Amino acid sequence: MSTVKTLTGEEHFKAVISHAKEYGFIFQSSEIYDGLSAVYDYGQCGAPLKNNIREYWWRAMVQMNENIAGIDAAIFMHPTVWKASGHVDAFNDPLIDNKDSKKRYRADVLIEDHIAKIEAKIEKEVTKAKQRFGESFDEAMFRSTNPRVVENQKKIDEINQRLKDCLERNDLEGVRQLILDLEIVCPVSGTRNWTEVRQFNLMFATQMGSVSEEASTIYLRPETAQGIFVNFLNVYKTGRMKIPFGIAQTGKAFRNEIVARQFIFRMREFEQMEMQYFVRPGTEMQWYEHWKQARMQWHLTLGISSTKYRFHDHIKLAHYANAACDIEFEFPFGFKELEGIHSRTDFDLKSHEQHSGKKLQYFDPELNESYVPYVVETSIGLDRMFLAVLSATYKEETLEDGSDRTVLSIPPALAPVKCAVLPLVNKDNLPEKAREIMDQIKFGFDCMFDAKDSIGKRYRRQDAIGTPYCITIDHQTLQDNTVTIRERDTMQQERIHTSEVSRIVEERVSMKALLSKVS
RNA sequence: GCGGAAGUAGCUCAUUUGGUAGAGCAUCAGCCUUCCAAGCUGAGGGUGGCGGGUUCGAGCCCCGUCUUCCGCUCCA
Repeated sequence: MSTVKTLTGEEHFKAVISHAKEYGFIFQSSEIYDGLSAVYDYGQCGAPLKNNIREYWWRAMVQMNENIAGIDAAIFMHPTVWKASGHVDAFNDPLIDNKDSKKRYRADVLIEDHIAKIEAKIEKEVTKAKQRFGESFDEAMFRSTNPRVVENQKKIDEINQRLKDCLERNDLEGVRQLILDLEIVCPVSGTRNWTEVRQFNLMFATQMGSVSEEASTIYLRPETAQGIFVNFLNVYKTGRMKIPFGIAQTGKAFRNEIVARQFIFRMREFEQMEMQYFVRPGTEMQWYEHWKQARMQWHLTLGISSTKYRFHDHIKLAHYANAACDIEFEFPFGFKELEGIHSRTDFDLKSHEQHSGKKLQYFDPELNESYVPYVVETSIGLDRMFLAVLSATYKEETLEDGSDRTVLSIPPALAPVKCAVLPLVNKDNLPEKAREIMDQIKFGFDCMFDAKDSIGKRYRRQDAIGTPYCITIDHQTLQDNTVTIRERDTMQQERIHTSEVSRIVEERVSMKALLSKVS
């Protein structure tokens, strides 16, 4: 039996990153020019693995669900989309640093925290008064007449007004002045040694229109979901959809992260796989539960240990959600969000109704009425899923004979190469025979031919990129047309007829088996 | 973005008062032939991250810049 080496999280992560480069999974973008921060390219093994993960998702969602339609919306969208979605506001946080503690804060949050302190003072007054007056206490009256409460409330209103004015006018200097005027100190250093307030544009802007004077600013989408919402009516009308139904898509999204790190976990350009499920209002919680379970099932079907996954329910909900959870995955650097499942209410469609003036409603024949559907969203990062697969399947083993091997136990259906074709020795007509077999089977799945170096070394090379099967052509093959087929994880071999290779490999690497378990 | 560490061949690393840049693995060609890495011979591959400065001379000292890694706020 082989034993798997135990690596610390950091060792494991480093090993995965260098393995990803060494075997052509992930390269840093523009590496010959010193790279581009937080942007990565997928190499000759990475691209097929990524495609396979995407295909597994697409087929599990679109092919396996009659009522889910797949689309492919453009990355460029009308600028108003991002006003409607809230990204224009939410993605323009004003930030400020304290020069002494080197801590960074959101400037508006600092001010809001200050307001919260004043509010706490008011509550204290009220509580005290309540105790003093007992039964006869008129809280509303107290709040409107007590001088200290009134004064504090006035302060709060003034601060709120100033903050609102500044944010609306995009007056960053005004925000800074407000922080100085309020004498807000850094909670860590206790000083008022603040930097300028700076704005980080989390959306990438570009120009539409080739003549610069006439060009207008548009954004690369920071999420794919809006491409689904703006097409809700199109798909509903042209696809003859009946609620509940879903719209799915995969695609690139772009965010200027303040801190972009941890390899491909957090990238500026990344790919999402999202499905928005439109349901009758009031039924959203049952569908939320349904998709929570269905999505977890999709993950577990891959065969990666279930202990690597867990749900994390959000306590604090975003403004558009009435329920939300993450599927977290245990990456080498700990449990982190891999997928989100959100009950988004009718926030998005309603907002688009308001901004576009179009009626984004569904006529429900059962109820004989129209309504804005509620939405349950499932959203998974493809690159994160890629990293999950890579880090969960990377293993360094010590074999019985004391030798080492590095193997990626990638689920066969996702593996970049399905089958290697190896002549045992590079002579005696074995390479020719091997080519002949390769030419027969290559139509069904990705194959790789390798005749260089010893057979053991070639097996290790295939293990390193996660090839589930190796077909070896030996002298016996020339006599009876049989070959050995070696399984990656067990390294066990069996002898099969060449005419069966295609069928057997196809059976074992096919996505069908996975799909039958998720639906 | 801020603070700390680092950057030499595809990978892992040497080269210590600053004096012409090396090894192993990997790659390629040939030989050998053997079902689980590490046989033999040969070859290619580096303007030392990049730019500037000090010096007769810089991989090494200084400055800038880029990238990566470790700590802080948002997200998929």
